[in-house]
Amino acid sequence: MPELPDVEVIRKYVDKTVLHQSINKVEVSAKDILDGISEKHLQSQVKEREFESTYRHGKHLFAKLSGDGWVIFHFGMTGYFEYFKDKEKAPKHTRALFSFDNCYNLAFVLQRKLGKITLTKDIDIFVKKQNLGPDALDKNFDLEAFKEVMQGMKSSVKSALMNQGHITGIGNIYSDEILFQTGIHPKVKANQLSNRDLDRLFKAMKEVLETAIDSQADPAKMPEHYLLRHRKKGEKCPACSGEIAKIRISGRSAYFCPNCQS
DNA sequence: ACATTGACCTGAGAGC
DNA sequence: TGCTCTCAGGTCAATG
Repeated sequence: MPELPDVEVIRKYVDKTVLHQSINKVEVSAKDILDGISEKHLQSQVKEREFESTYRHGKHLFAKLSGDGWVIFHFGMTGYFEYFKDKEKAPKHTRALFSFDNCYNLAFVLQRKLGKITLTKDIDIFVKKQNLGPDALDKNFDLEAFKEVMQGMKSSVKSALMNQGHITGIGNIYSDEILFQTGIHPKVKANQLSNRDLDRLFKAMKEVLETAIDSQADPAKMPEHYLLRHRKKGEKCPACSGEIAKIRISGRSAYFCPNCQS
């Protein structure tokens, strides 16, 4: 789930549920999801504070605490939030639970424990420390910057799009979608793309991510011509009705249409 | 320095 | 039904 569009949808969910409510406590049931902080420290930082606002950089979600600092959430491959009242009804795989004075709770749910919670005083410092590139939807990340990044990479274009150190936010699903919409084969080397390809790739990157957000990151709500709705081996390509193929690139499954993407 | 692989977790779904 | 095997939207350390 949690690539850039999914995290943006989660961010909006947080905005309309838990902002400006006093945090009663946080309980962490899987300590290994805490990244470099102790449960005690997290507790002391959030107790009797509020989440004031949110910010997203790539796949990371930042929740600003009243007073000072940010709580950072990373959702791994399976993470999401659920806001609910009855504590007995906490979702399975709840790894951390924030309780608020209004008797509601926010569950940080991870089936696989690949997500993280940590703290930072400053987003820029965190982004730098993690070696994260610019957010894929950042207005300042323009065509020129995009071309420079892609021309400097010898890996496949799919791996290049997923490399968080150069562009942050795109994962396995959306890299496939962006390449499908551009008609580029995922194994083509990034630094061998033509100028025209790069123009189209950049445009598709922004469009696909924005469209996905507008669709609440729900494939069923996305345009019919999106690969996401047919991302399965043997399914029919929405453009040419040929068969969707599956190959392995850098250890990940890549779905594409051999006919449309050459 | 860069790119690719394996390990990390847990469960769902496929195949027998 | 039950067992085993493979795979899953991410990242990091180790390897080439």
